[in-house]
Parts: sequence; structure tokens; C-alpha cells
Amino acid sequence: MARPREFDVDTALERALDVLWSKGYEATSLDDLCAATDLSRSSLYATFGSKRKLFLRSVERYVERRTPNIVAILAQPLPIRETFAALLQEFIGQIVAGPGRRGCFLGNCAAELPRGDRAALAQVRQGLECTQAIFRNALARAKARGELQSDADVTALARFLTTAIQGLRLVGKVNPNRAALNDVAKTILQCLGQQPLPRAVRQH
Amino acid sequence: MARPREFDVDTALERALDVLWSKGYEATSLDDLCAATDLSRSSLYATFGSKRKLFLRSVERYVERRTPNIVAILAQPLPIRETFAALLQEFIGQIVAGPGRRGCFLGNCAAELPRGDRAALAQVRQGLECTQAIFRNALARAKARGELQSDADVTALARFLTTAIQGLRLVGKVNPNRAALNDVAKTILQCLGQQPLPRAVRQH
DNA sequence: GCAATTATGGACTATATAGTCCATAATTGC
DNA sequence: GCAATTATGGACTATATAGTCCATAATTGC
Repeated sequence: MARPREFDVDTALERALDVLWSKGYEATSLDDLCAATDLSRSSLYATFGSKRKLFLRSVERYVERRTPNIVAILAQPLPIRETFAALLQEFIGQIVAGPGRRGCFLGNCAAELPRGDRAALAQVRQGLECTQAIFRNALARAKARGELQSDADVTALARFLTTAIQGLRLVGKVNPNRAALNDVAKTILQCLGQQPLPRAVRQH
Repeated sequence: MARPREFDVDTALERALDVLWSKGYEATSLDDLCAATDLSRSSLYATFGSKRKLFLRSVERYVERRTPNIVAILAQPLPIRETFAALLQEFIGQIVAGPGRRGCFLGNCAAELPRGDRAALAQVRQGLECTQAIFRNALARAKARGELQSDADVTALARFLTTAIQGLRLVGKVNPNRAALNDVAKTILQCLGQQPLPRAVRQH
């Protein structure tokens, strides 16, 4: 060993993610990143290699950070429709309330990335597929509980929900109107099929 | 009058829109714009004022260009569900087939724009609302024809469809997989309610 | 054809940008 | 405490960037 790092790599990564998420890759300069992480160029380059590599790690980080939240919400012992309603309300809340009107980092990346950037596209796709897999699991469990129709296509539903939520968060950036977003959320939930089943069935 | 312009402003604007749409605002340089429009900096600045103003006009242009296409598809004398199916297939085709994997320009702008940019945000929002109004009209006509349930909320449905299509086109950029997109489209259409009515009713 | 006017090409400017480099600082093992 | 090693600050570099400027070209009306 030799001189130890004076900063925490994880914290720096969080901070870098925050700027990149807020401003987008192109609009974020190295000076922005140095300022946000409170690192000098030397340390940044020694630790992360380049702006682009730091960006790729930020995407990875974003997925790691948000996945547990989504899992937690969907793990609640509630009817599937209500858990997704809670998830949608969570996102709508973020859009309407916070200064956090920065949408989904993955969605922003998907929009901004040039077509040719294979590595980044793959990473964003994987991030979305991660969410989708979580949705699929939750839906499969609900189906097993009898909350969805027996012929419900949980893969298709998971794909739809992932996509619709991306739309919701994107549109929310330009029109952070709760009533409008609730209309969208309401309609999204309709796609889970014509519930509700009697309480007795739900309990199980 | 004096020396006349050697180029067509409309054509130049189309070309500028094309680059901006493909690369995004930040990643498009003035050199890119000069190359695409085949104009010198002088002409570009004399005509459009600045990169940003040219961008704003491009957004406007995009809405003008795409609106008639959407209107045309939705004006077909078909059941509402089929016209929206056709619209979704149009977008899926663009995603899967073309080199045109650049998504919706409005969506890309929504994702990329900084929160503070009022003027641009407003213009993007207006563009989305334009689509939404077209959807709403088509839905209202369908409702009048008895194709939707009598209590169908056409505003909510239009909001939902606008949003879901944004999601579809965004996700399509990173995962241009026809089967997955068809799953999404299929589920989107379910939200139009449990059709179909007997043919006799549709004809009218 | 000449004055007035606008368009064009392209050199030029000031600044921002991603990335490099090096002298020095802070550790470790011995 | 000294050699070896890694971290840090910050000056530095080469280039790209948005925008300006000016000499000249192409029109018009008269």
C-alpha cells in the first residue's frame, strides 16, 4: 500500500450520478463532475479512467440504487393492482413534488445516447430488463394467487408496465400535472385486467 | 430587395431538424448544422439567429411535419381500436426497420432539456398536447359511434395513449425487438375497453 | 450603370472542453 | 527514518465550440 485515498469512491460515484442524471451526459462537463465529487481531475481520472467510464459506472450504480426500492414496494402484501398503484404514485409524487424533475436516468440515457454507442445502449437495456424482471416476478406471484386471469401473459404485462412507466416519467418532465398523470396511472392499471376478486381470495 | 437567398429556408430547417433529431441538441455542433444545411455560419446566423433559436424552430417544424401523418392514420374509416393498432404498428415499424432509430424528437427533447429551460419545455409540451388533442378527437368520434363505453373518459385515454406511445418509442431505442414491442402494443390497445361491437354497429 | 441593400464565404475570437503531466504529499514495510 | 508506492493539486495542452466580423458578391430600383 501507499498513500490512501482521501475520499470514498462510492460517495463520489453517487455524486457523479447525481450531476449526470440532472444534466445529461453531454451537458455535464468535467468541471461539473469535479465540483460535484469534490475531486481533482487527477483523482477522477485515476479512479474512473474517463468521463465515459464514469458515466457507464453511474448507470450501473443507478440500477443498483433504485432496484431495492422497487422490490420493496412490490413486495408489500397487497393485491397486485394496489402495489402497482403505489409504485405509480411514488413516481408521480417524485415528478410533482420534488425538484427531482429529472425523470428516469435510464430513460434519459436511452433518449440521449447515439445509436452507435453499443456498450451504453446495452447497459441501459439491461437496466430496463432488470425492472421488467422484477415486475414479471410480482405479476407471476399475483397470477399464482389467482389475482390475474388464468390466461394473463405476465411477460407482456411486465413489458407494458416498464414501457408505460418510462412514458409517464418522460411526459411528467414537461407536464408535471398531477391530474393528468393520475389519468395515465388509472388507465395503466386497467390493463391488469378486470378485478377485483373477493377479499377472501386475496387473503390467501 | 437586395441579393436574394441562395437556399430555401424550409429545406434548411428540415435538414437542421434531421441532425438535431439524430444527435440531440447538446451533441450537435454548429459545424454539424452547417454541414447538414450546406450553409455558412453567416447564413445560418443571419437566418435563424442562434443555435438555440434554430433548435426551437426545429421542434416547431417537427410537430408540423408529423401531425398530418397522425391525423391521416386516425382518420381512416376503421374501428378506433384498429386505427390505433395501425398507428402503433407504424411506430414499431419505424423502430424495428429503419436506421431511423432516433425515437420521437419531442420525447428526446423532453429527456434532454434542463429543467430551467422554460421556452423549450413549453414548446415540447405543446407538441405533445397537439398529439393528445388529435387522439382525443378520434376517441370522441369513436365514442359517439358507440365504439367506446358510454362512461369512457376520452381525455384520460388520450393522455394515456400519448404517454404510452412515448414510452414505446423510448424503450424501442434500446430494445428494438418486434415481439417485445408488439406485447406492449397489444396491452396498450386493451385499455380501449372490451370490444368489439358487432360489425353492423361499426359500419355506420 | 450606379447607389443601396442584403447574402455569402470564411477567417477570426474568446472560451470551454476532455484529458495529461509533474512536483509534492501521504502512506506502507522494513 | 528511508525507499517504494500511490494520491493529490493544479498548471498545462490541444482541440472544439458558439458566435462575430468583414470583404466581396449578387440583387433591386431608378
